[in-house]
Amino acid sequence: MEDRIQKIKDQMKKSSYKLTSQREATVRVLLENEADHLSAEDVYLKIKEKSPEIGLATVYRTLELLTEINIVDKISFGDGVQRFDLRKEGANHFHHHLVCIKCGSVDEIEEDLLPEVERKVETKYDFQIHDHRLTFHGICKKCKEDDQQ
Amino acid sequence: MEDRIQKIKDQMKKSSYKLTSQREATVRVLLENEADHLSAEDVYLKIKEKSPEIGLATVYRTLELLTEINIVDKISFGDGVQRFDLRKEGANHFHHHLVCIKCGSVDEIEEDLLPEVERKVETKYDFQIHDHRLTFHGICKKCKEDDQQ
DNA sequence: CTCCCTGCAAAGCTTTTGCAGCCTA
DNA sequence: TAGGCTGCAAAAGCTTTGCAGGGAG
Repeated sequence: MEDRIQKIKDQMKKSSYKLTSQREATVRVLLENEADHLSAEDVYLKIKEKSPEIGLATVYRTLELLTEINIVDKISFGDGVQRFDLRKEGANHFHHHLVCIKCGSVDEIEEDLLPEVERKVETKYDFQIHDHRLTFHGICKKCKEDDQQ
Repeated sequence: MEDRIQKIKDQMKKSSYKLTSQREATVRVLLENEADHLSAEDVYLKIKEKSPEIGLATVYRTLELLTEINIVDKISFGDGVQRFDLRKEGANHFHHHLVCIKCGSVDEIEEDLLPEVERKVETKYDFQIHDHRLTFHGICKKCKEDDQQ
């Protein structure tokens, strides 16, 4: 935990951003809720529990900044809210998502399923891929089991 | 063109929605701009050229309705605006997108690149896939060529 | 001392909703 | 004539911006 924070701090410093307490608090909330896909407001509320004086605008600005230096990825699941996802340590691609259309849960697939597909796209469509967004919509394991009862 | 409109009309009728002139105008704009990825406002402005009395709210309601009966797919490329894409005739999946991070252009890949990946996800993660969203971010052919000069 | 950063409030956008009137079946 | 549909305007989010104050280097 602490070493991941340290790495992120280093990366921010390298990009010549200051390591303010508000920014560190934001990073901590993201780390503590890595499995979730928090919106800016979610992050704001969680930070507020410990640091009530923080402003929502600062959270937005920090998340934007973290996106810019590739520490988090922005994603939207179509509910009109941007969500922020920590990039996995050492990951060189944005992980995939499974969105359940029944219960709304969002799971992650960290394994990169796309290298072959990407090779194909790069040659066939002459497009140099930097990143991807892959989301499956369907019925999750739990809802499938509930249905069968 | 006319026969595709007819098919869409049939589908709306089948879902017991009325075929008002405003709805037909919306469908026509989508068909005439199939290569683009229009936002609700884009559609609204294009309809207004021919039918100035239409309201923006109606456009939103119509697009929502068309999404519901699977005539269009909603997608967001992260600029905070929902865009609407006609589902290709006979397509049983939502086509993929190539978003250029330099010029902002959005191209489509109609070929379904994911069947193998989906089979893997369904068995390995026990998730029943209904649909997908796949977008690649990178440098398009044109920008790549421009760079090399 | 300078410049970056922050909090607050206001503004900006996109999208949704309430409502009265209209049209059609 | 009942119900769905529409236009307008207002409301409701989410996100960004302006600004003055504050703090770190």
